[in-house]
Amino acid sequence: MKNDSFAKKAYSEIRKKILSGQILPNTRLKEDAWAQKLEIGRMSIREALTRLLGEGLLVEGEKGGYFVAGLTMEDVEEIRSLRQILEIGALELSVQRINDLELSVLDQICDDFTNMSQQGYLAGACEADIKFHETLLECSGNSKLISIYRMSHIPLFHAKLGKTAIFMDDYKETDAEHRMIVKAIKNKDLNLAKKTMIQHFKRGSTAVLDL
Amino acid sequence: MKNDSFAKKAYSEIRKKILSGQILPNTRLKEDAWAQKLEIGRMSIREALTRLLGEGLLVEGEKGGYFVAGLTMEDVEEIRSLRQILEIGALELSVQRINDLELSVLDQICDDFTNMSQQGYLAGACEADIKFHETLLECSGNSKLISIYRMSHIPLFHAKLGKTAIFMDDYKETDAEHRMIVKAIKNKDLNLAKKTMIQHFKRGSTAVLDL
DNA sequence: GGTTACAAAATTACATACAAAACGTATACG
DNA sequence: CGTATACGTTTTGTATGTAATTTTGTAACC
Repeated sequence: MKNDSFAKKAYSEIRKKILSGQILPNTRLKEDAWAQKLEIGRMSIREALTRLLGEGLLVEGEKGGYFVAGLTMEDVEEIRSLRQILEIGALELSVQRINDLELSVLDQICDDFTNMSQQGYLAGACEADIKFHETLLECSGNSKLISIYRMSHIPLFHAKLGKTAIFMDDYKETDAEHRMIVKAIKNKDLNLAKKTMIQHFKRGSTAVLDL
Repeated sequence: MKNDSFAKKAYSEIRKKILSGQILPNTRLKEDAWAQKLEIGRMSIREALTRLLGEGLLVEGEKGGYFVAGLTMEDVEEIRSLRQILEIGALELSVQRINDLELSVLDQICDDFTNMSQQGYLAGACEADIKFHETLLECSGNSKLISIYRMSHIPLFHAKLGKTAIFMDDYKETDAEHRMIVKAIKNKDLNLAKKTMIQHFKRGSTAVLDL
């Protein structure tokens, strides 16, 4: 962690800040400013930014310069649709190979979600929600699927959703659906799992429309 | 296209060469060598390489340096599985919104495939195959889905498959399946389209195993 | 013959320097 | 008053230099 190159440190630092919403979408990232901020040379910053450009977390301005990628309404809807495809796909793989350990992890996340949302820890519950879906992806055993999921700006999507109060309006249904999905996987009831997941996304969809 | 920066030109040049298989997987890309080759400074090359690193087309060596990402057998199987998820998902979206123009494009690609494979143009037929699947993705109308598809090393996957003679062993079945899928979409018969697509992938799977 | 030690070459990581382009602003002019 | 333009500032794009690291070649040694 310490013997990383400057460029890598800058890369992970800036990346973290973007994904955690500390740098807002469409913000311009100036090489020199960050160089001074992180006390390293401009070229290392440039390298970090170029790499993030490749990842799609940044975009280039018309006349040069790097900007944090933002999500339009269209993007949000497309990502929702994509998430559904990926997560349903993951379900199909998961029911065939999931083990008890993984199931208990999912159960634990459901419990965490319940506890935090009941106690009003909104951000915490949101994190648990994200973790639930990511864990489900991991249970598919397909590492490409996971990395695709991560590269789909889905983190940005969550960051955007997480900021909406709507998210918690129906946390009880969210909770119930999560548990229903886990139960269906336990019983190898693929159809029920898929049906519940689709319903889960459908609700999310209407919530997004209210943004 | 002409007034792009040197770094961008290097980026697209190297990218093209990797995707078209002109640079083999696991090859080390040396800054200086490329700088001389393209007659531009090392920093521009470095920028291009860093961006490709972000895209996942390159990976870093343990002790620095950039290498063309290779595909292990495991990768190939994971990508196949991922492709199936993405393309089945695309089918669901496509049947609902596809128009006559798009259908005729698909028909044309099927014809191209038939002609080229009958005349022994192996590489051409392979290209048509790739185009068929990409076009199908595009018909989903979800641009994120398409970019995900492109970012999944699926081009590398094709490059690897394209090199195998096996690919053409059963081109008649491939052709028939393509046409069946288009027909099913035309009739809004989602189930048939999915079933055929799954079968299509299943065949591909056994072919890969023989590599 | 094979292994180790060590020097030489190659390569990368980073900083600096400078040119070019974009941006902002004040001033001249209609 | 508005617009154009000239000029200084900011920011990016590219090249080059240098130190540190890695790789390679080679010769001595067991």
